[in-house]
Amino acid sequence: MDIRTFSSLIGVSTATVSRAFSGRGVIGAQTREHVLNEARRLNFSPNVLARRLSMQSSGVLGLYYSFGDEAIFDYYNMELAQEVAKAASTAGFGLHLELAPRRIPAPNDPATQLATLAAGKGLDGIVLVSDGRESARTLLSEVGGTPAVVITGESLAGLPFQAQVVIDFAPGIRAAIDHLVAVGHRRIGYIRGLGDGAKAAALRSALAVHGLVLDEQATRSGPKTFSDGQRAFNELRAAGVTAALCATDILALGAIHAANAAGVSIPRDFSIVGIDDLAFAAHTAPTLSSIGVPRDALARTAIDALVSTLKKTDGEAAPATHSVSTYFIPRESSGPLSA
Amino acid sequence: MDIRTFSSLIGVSTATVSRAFSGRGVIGAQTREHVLNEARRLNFSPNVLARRLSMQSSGVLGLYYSFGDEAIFDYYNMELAQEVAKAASTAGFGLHLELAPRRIPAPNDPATQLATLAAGKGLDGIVLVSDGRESARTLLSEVGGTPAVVITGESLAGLPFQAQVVIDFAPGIRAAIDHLVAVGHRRIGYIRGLGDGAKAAALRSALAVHGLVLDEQATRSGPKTFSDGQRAFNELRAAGVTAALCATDILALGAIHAANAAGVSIPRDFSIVGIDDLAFAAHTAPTLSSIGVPRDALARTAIDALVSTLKKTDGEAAPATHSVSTYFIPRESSGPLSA
DNA sequence: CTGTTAGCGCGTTCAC
DNA sequence: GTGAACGCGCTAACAG
Repeated sequence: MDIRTFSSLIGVSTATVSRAFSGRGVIGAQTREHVLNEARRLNFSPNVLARRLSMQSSGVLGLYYSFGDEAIFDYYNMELAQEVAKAASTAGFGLHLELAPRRIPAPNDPATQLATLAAGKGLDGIVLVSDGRESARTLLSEVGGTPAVVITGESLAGLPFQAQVVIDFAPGIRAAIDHLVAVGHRRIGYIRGLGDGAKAAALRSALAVHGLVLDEQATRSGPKTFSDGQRAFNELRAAGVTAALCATDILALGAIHAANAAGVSIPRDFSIVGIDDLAFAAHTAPTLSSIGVPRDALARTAIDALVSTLKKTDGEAAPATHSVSTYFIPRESSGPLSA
Repeated sequence: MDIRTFSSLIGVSTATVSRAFSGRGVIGAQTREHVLNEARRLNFSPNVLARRLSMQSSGVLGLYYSFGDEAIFDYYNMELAQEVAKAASTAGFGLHLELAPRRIPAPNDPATQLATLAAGKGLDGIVLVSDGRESARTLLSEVGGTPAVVITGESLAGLPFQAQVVIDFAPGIRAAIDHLVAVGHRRIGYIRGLGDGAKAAALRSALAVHGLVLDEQATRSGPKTFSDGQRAFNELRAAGVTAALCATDILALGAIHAANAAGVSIPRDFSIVGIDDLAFAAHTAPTLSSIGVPRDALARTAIDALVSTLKKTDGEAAPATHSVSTYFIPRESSGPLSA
């Protein structure tokens, strides 16, 4: 049943039916009610595809990750995706999630799904979660003119996005280090993640406040899996470190696991602090001290920025920069060394 | 730039351009190359929205969860969603994920996003993850005529879907119980989840094999969060049980946490087995014995079933039932009681 | 193998 | 406040 047959069936014009469903334009309240009721009765619903073509808008936002070729979609990104979906839904948009590994852009051949969709106006806007300037640049170039906002750990100023939401790790890391130092740690290590330049920098400054430095010996690359965290922990431990900040909770959980396996008691013999405050962090054994970011606010900020861009009549406004702060959540995995 | 101006610009017809991009129809190899090259040069890409309207197909599959009013999107469903997205992508489809809590179907007013999309042909097909017959029935009624396959723990035969993929928990649970009994457990408890009828039934039969029963005292309702698992563990422990199967790994992690807090050593004093084999299961302390399901195969089966339905020319075939089996993965959290 | 043409179903100016 | 007609950009028959 299309709008034409339906409208003639109930004796009004297609325009009236359209107005009744869209809420746009002017229409008598009773007319509207009538149309809607008849629609239910005759089981008519407007064709989404036709509406989209006519409106030149898909009502769908895309969520993408810039993480290289492999689909690194870990717990953190899943939890973030959830919040983004919520925010998009609240704003009246659907969400297209690209979870599958991006195909290697075969020379000359079917570009990535993202590129096809973006270039073909299949997406109204894009939220891009970046793990570094270069990968972000690449992905942004793929999306061409589609409005994009990027969620990032470090300012990406200069890249072609409509807005960026920068996660400010400094406050959380600062608080974590203050805490570790306060309970007596002096040799504090770091397990690195992917695209964590801002985290490392924040760590250095936080340490500097206490006259401490982060040397090479105290730094190990995760970079991402549980197992990476395990290995890195053992290396750090061997290096004489007594506490470690981990770039992600995943790495931290791996580190805790390695500690347990090695008979190292956390936090009596070693303190561990993660970053992300994933849902499971409060339920590991011991529970994981972590640096959290308000993912709901982060997602809302990104979506709001994107949607407001969409509303502006092509107003080539300068890219906006928003910032969300992090905070330290002390749990059992960090504390004083046992004397 | 639309296909018409582009085609005249390069001196071919719109049909030729369409053929070059879609791969459908017949077209000379060199013509095709030429068109594609010119498209790159002139920066033309076909409009996705117009293509969809014309094809009467969105190229998008929907993934939905039947979990009541609340958005219960836990780690299990996230990991599953990832596999479904991969499978969909492989099959050439995009995925529309509904992560946000479903709005209460306001009487008479904008139905759920799902209903609107489905009724308006905005989705080619739907994968529905069910947690029970009633909720599945409700959701299926919302999607009307859109082809649907459901992923479920128990057969939903009789409901209006194109195919169902039933997760068979029996083999995994059977193996887990055999294992627990073999190492000496006799009082085995169960921490229930949501919509876990099939799991409970499988547990009963597995116990029956050994002449054991699952009594009320040994059964506690989670039903879902880490904290639920903690509470339930303490109750079971008080009831004199020495081992427990948990309906999900989340519950199991909560139980382990409670055990650690209570100074109960796992598995020396108590054995715990989860279900789902989430990514973190191998990294808890102690590592979590669990019953796993091959999520990749599960997702592939569901998508394949859905896609093959779509291809059939409306062939009202009888709903197919597929089944994927589970298996037991013993880890540290289960073993003999210390003498 | 390529061009022509008629839809796909809805939004939205305009007149009334 | 409501109806008629054109346009959104592409695909698929059909003709050549």
